Amino acid sequence: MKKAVGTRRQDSLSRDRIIDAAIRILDSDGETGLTFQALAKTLATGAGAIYWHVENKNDLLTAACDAVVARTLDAAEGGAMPGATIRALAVGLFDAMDEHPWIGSALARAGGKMPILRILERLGQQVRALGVPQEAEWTTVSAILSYILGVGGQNAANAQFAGQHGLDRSKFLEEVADEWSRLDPDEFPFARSIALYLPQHDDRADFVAGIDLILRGIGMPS
Amino acid sequence: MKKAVGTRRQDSLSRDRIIDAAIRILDSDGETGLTFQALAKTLATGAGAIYWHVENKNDLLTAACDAVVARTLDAAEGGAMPGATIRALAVGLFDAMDEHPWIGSALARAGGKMPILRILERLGQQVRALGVPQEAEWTTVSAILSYILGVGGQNAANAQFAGQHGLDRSKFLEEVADEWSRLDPDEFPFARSIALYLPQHDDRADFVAGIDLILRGIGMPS
DNA sequence: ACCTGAACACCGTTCAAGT
DNA sequence: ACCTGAACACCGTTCAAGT
Repeated sequence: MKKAVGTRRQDSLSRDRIIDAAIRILDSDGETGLTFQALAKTLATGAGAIYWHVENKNDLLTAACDAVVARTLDAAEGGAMPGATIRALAVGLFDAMDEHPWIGSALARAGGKMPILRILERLGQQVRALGVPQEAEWTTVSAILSYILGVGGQNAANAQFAGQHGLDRSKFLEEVADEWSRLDPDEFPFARSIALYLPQHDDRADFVAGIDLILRGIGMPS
Repeated sequence: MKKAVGTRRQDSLSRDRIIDAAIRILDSDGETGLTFQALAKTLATGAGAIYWHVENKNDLLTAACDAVVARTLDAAEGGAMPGATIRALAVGLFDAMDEHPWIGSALARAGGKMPILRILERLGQQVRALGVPQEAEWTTVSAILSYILGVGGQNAANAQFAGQHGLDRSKFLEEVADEWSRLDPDEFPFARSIALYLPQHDDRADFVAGIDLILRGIGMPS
């Protein structure tokens, strides 16, 4: 039977199909679940075939991260004001990193590569629209970016740890709070006192509060 | 010959000796250089022996990171004002992460463990001394912490990438700037315009500027 | 040009056996 | 209690051979 023109073979490999499969594995099994064997099996191919389309594992991880980041940034609703748009971008990224914790560590390893660059660009355009003086642009943008990456990294570490020990988020926080509350009161007064607050705190709200703190620092009323 | 009382056998293994050796390897050969084989060779012992003193590789990495962080925090000169002390702590950590880039990624993987906790505590005490309202304490401290961790993570990624490609810092930045300046002007106007500034920028000054931004956000004049 | 899958190199971790 | 070092399991990457 003759194939219709333009019909792609369903089973042909491509960079995009590999990246899609990688994302699915990362989402369901976490970072440790993504191996070339598992990926090859999912794609019904040999492990070596993947290397025709992808440089190495880091390249794959960065590409998978970039795909999700690009989608996320596109979906972020821009508010009327630049400040609101920055907040929307940040919150969009937070939610994405919360849903796919592996993004946090992928971003940390991505250096100046695409996913980072994409975020930087979007933030930069808004900071510029905000009317920040030119000398302060880079400082402002990289501060917001670093903050977002820092939160994402911690989030990834927590998710990883919780996953390894079969704890859900709230059990995990209780665990940490419990540990902190047993610290030496003379050496760790702050951590001890904050421990009580930990289990009931709202990560997302705290994250936004941090963004607002930075925006206030550049003179944006919040 | 009888050993003097209190003299420890020079060649006996201990957690501290293992951690010291690990730090030396990490500093000279980077994260990829630290293997249990290499460590065992340095310590003139078997790979398995290390497991008597250390849980696993992640534990070792976290412990090594904590040792350096503890030293760094102790060495940070407290200024007269809490704001100056926060700045000093942050800069101390920046310099440590610059000197030992592996700390950045170790911190990212450390979850709520000791090195993070130690930083949190010191920052927390200063934020408290600053007179930040109680409800804002956690937000403030975790914003500063996340920012520091974000910067450290990026720094580690850059160092890793540069090391892999045999570039020093300035060559690396030129490389990135060159890449960015060739981006599509319609899609990446901000990154392109900032590329010119990149090679001549001062990481450390930018880092401090970010800290000041956050401090200004909580109402601290800088 | 693209795919196959066995083989290689390497590494974290375990464990039976020693002292 | 602490150490030895061989063995195991696993994984990223390569490559000769296929289509």
